[in-house]
Amino acid sequence: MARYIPAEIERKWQDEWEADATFRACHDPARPKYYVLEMFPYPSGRIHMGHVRNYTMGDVVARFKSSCGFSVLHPMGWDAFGMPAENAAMERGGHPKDWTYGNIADMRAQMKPLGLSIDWSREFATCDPEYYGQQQAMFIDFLEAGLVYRKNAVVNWDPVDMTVLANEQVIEGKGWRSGAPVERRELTQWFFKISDFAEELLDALDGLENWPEKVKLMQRNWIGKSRGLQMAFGLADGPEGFDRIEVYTTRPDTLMGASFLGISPDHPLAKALEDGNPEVAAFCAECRRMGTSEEELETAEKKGFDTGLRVRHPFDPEWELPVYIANFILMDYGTGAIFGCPAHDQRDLDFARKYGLDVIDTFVALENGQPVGAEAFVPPKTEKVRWTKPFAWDEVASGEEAIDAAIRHCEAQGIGEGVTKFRLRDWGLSRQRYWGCPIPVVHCDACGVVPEKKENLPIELPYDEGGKPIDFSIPGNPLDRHPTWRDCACPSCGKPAKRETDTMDTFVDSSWYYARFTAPHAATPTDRAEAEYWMNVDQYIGGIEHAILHLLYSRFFARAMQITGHLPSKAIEPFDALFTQGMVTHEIYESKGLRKSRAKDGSEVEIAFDQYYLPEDVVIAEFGGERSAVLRSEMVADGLDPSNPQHVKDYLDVLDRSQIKITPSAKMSKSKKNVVDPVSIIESFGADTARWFVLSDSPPERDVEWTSAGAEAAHRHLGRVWRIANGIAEEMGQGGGVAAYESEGEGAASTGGDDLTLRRALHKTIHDVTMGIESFGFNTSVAKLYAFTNVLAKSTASLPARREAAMVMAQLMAPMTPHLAEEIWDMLGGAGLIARAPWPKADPALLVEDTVTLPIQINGKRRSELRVPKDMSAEEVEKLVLADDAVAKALDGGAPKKLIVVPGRIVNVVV
RNA sequence: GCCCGAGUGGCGGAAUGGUAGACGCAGGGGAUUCAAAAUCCUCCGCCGCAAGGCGUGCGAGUUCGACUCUCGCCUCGGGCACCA
Repeated sequence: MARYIPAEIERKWQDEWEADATFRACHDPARPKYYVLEMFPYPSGRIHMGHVRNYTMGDVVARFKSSCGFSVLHPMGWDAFGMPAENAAMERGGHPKDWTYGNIADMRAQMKPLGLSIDWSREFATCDPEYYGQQQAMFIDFLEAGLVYRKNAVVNWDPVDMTVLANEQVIEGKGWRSGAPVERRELTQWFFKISDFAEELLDALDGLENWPEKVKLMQRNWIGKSRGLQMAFGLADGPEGFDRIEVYTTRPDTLMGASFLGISPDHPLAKALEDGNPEVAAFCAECRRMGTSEEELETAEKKGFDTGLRVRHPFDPEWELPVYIANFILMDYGTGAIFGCPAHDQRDLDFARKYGLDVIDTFVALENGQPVGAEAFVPPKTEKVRWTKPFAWDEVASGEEAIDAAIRHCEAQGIGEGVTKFRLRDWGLSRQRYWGCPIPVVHCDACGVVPEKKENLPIELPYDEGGKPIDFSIPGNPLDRHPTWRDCACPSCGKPAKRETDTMDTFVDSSWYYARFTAPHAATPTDRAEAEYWMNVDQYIGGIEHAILHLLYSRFFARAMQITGHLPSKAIEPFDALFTQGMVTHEIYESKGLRKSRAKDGSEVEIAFDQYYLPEDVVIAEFGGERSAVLRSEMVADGLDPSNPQHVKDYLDVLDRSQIKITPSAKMSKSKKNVVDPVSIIESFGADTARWFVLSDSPPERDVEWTSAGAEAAHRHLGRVWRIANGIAEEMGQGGGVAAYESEGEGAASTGGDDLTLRRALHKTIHDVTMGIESFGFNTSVAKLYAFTNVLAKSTASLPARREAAMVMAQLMAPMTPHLAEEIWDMLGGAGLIARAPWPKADPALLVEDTVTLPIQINGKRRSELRVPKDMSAEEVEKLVLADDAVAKALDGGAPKKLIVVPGRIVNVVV
């Protein structure tokens, strides 16, 4: 008996698609286009289930839209610059370029068997000089358009390795390799002027109707538009040149509750005080011994240093406030100085309690308003409160009203100015690293900073150094110590000059790749006609972790590219629709143990360790509802067969079952070894099973848990579908083969009885599956296909009706399990490739039911039901309801208090 | 710490404010088989013999009716500007 053999089927159809160039994107003005893009991968060398899920979702959309008549662009590339390549070179030797391209080749080879409808002719990697050369050209255009500038910014500095560290390389305030406490250090760096676009980037979010609300909200908060008051506090006894401190506040209404002034350790005044005061210097140095991440600053213990300086309150010259240097105040937000109002800000309150400062209430709750105790009183700004110290508004007013009045009052008094500020900072793109796109400028003693000539692009990364491979074991940036690469002629005056040795943040690479895919080998960054046809990305799919930075930077880049003529204005928002998919998770197998190690004094010690095991290395068995895991290798060593459930049970009976702990699912990660290799899944079950599984069960936006039972079930189901189709094909063979059915045409299935029942179910399925795909409800589409398979398997309809049903079902499955779908289409005599067949349409006449089951609720609980014609009037329904046994019993002779009839839906009797 | 999500049977989940638990997994029972695998049929939220009662993280509220809307909590996850 023939059976479903994915390995044969999948290879065969992938070859057919290749020969047919089915997925080659065609610039066809006669057809509407559809651009599907998944966030491109970092070439780590191995694909993981998260990739499979991401690309399968995109593939479903791409294949579906193609069937619907669109000219589809579905490309793939590699986000290939970044730290891991350099880290690998440091740890294992070799060159980042070789490592990266090797990984790309490996990953492409792992990805191809998935049968994705990708136009591989457009593939590129961001580390291709062809790509980053165009990026350099754009950088020069941006520079000329005033979108790039240089300024000082702080970095994490490892004083031992003498190198800049990424935030993730700072662990508990120490460098990951050297273990030395990290310092903040200022460097001159390149910045994109994204803050100029803050307002525009914020406003344009409203137009992104097909983006998730949560992503838009995160971006809104990130951009952080605020209206506040900028004002100055007069400084009585400041050092030379400091007679006032500029403060920005979003709560000018709480000015009367001010009890201290705080300035950033990086504030010019703090720096001036450092010079003459070792204590100040020590405190500031301590503050600088922290990483640069906001998270670290915010979670660190709040500390302040009383400078001894006093400022005068603007409303009362007699009222003096102390000036503190505080470690939680950021220099790059606002003016780097704040006034603290402890009563209405928790952080300020904690600070005030710690340093014994006043807590002055400026307002209390309307109802039983109490003075502030351990918790700051911070009601929503829209809530009315009772003011104890209003200075320009009524005693009862909301925070919002008070803020507006306070700003007007201060402006009128000449105390300050109402200003709008954004939290969004300019995008620092300089990286002091090798494996990135070189910034194409030259530093000339005579001419200053000069952009490289475009004809000299790309400025390629040097592969060797003085004829020898670059040594990555030395910390720091190899470009910085590479004389022949670094030394060059000034593009302007021709005198000896030095190249910029900073490379670009990898976010730059990923901020325009979507545009490059429209013309991947053009001699300019984009090709106008191609961009005009293909942009925008109609559906972008990726992880929620990119909700802010990558997506915001891409939106900025689209604007900058439009200004510099590289994108049409319609592409100002490059992604029409966004979908953020969840992760793939797996449970964790972990055992605690002891390991021998060497202590500092050289003696041998035993330390506890966590050992993790790969899912493929353990066998799971269940005892009375409790699941236990055992190592495969241990069973084999004891002469037992891990595939025999009885052996596993027997083995576990004599074993301490707590040896391997099964801990709940988490994102698949190498360190926890809770990973399932897509390659081995494809080898044992086939790509269609992997694809079907990642689409089923969980809604796409949520995490999906990989379970071997789930994968087996998916595989079983596909085998069942194959068998049903094969059975129909065999029946057809007995009845004269495909030709006999072709000639009979569509009328072959009869229009009544079992055939009609099957067709009704089929058309309902067409409708539901289509809706599911269109709304990213792939899991419900899968469920509807399961249900229809059950119907078809049990159907006693005529052979032509069942053939039609199986073929349409194959079409509905084609976006998800394309190989199996082609195979079924072929065995049932479908014409051409299913990938090129038009999407089936549901016949509305077959979707309507003439009678419905109306549930009857009594007091909101379902108690009975009624079978009535779909369009029966409410009055008639009421009569039937009152005659119902359950209703009569509940009414007990009385009349209902209320009777709600929702026609065609439900009835509720209130008694 | 700040910002954003998510919580439904033993498990993954379904459900335009209208029958909570579709579909799948696991589990029980049966058929087929010398036997097993595979396959097919069937049962399956919890408590209860039953009648019935209870059930969508917890606590309130709106509504004839709430998984769905509002408010307050709890737990878990994502982001926090040099991981990509």
